[in-house]
Amino acid sequence: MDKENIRIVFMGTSEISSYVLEKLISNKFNIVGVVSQPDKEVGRKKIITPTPCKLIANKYGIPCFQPIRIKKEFEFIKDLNCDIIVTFAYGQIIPQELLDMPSIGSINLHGSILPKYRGAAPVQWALINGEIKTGVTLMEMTYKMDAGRMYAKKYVDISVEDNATTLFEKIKKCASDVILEYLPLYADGKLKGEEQDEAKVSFARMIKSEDEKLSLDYNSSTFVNWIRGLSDVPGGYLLLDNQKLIIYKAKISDQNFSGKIGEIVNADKNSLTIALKDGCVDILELKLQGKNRCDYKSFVNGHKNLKGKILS
RNA sequence: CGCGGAGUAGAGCAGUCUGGUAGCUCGUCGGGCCCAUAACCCGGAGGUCGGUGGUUCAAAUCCGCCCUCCGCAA
Repeated sequence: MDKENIRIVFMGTSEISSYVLEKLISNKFNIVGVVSQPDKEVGRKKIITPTPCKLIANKYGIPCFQPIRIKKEFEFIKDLNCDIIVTFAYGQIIPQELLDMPSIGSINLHGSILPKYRGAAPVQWALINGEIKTGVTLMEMTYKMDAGRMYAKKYVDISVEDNATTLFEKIKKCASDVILEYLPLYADGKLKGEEQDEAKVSFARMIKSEDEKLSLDYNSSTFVNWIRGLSDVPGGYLLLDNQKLIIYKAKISDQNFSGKIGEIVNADKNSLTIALKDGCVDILELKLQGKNRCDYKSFVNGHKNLKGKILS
């Protein structure tokens, strides 16, 4: 089947979904409709901000639907007479009746190599758990989250320099490669797929606001991995003199100062180092509540008497 | 008008309460020392103190309004 003749509905919300959406459009796939989360109030000023996917839909004149509850509000998709629904980071559970609507089927791009890391935050959890590779899985959508047959997988390497921002960049490029390559094959029924091994399933739950408070009980590598998984947004933090100190970038220290857990054991032009139970961590980029993000040298420069303070 | 913090040299900060010549550290530039250096020493450049109106002999500082950034709440 020529891809121009396949009627596709794309469901997505975030920036990474919008990247994939635009790739599909520029590669001549026939997107007949976009479904995205409702526009939300953003920031202190509560400015109503359109989702990135909506912006792409508008740019290309594709109708965009933003139901508050897709579970109850999806009849409009019938009128689109679509053949395939493609979802990527949409953000709502899609009812079975809607999944069954397209003539060919409904598929999802997921930011991990399934069956590992089913759920809302696979990219973050891969970093937090210190994985050295992850990837994208193209799969059948079922009502049970991320549990359907797997049609294609593509791996990406995770470097020690990666954080959530950079890994999302890799994942979105990988996801667009996967969908551009496999969508035509799927449409022609050439992908037989593979069941997920339920014994190997793991979950990547949503990151909660409590998770942003870094724990001093972590060992140094876990501590650094949490920072990688939380950066650049929302960022993990500790408290310094009861003020939020967001840490964007850190690494396991080469040096081994002795000190109490959470103590700033060095603060000079060479490093800003805190002690943990199994070693030390150098803080590289940070932001104090009310201030701007800066590197550790600038921070140390303007804040005297840091050494010996205890972070909590 | 949701609550709070902040805006001073390229960067991070002090000075504001108590008005009186613009300050610290880092960076940068020049010089010196050294086998050498991101180390050390000497010197220089760089700021209409977020904007605007007011009070005053005099405003970074006190008062009014506005803009921007950040944390919280949503």
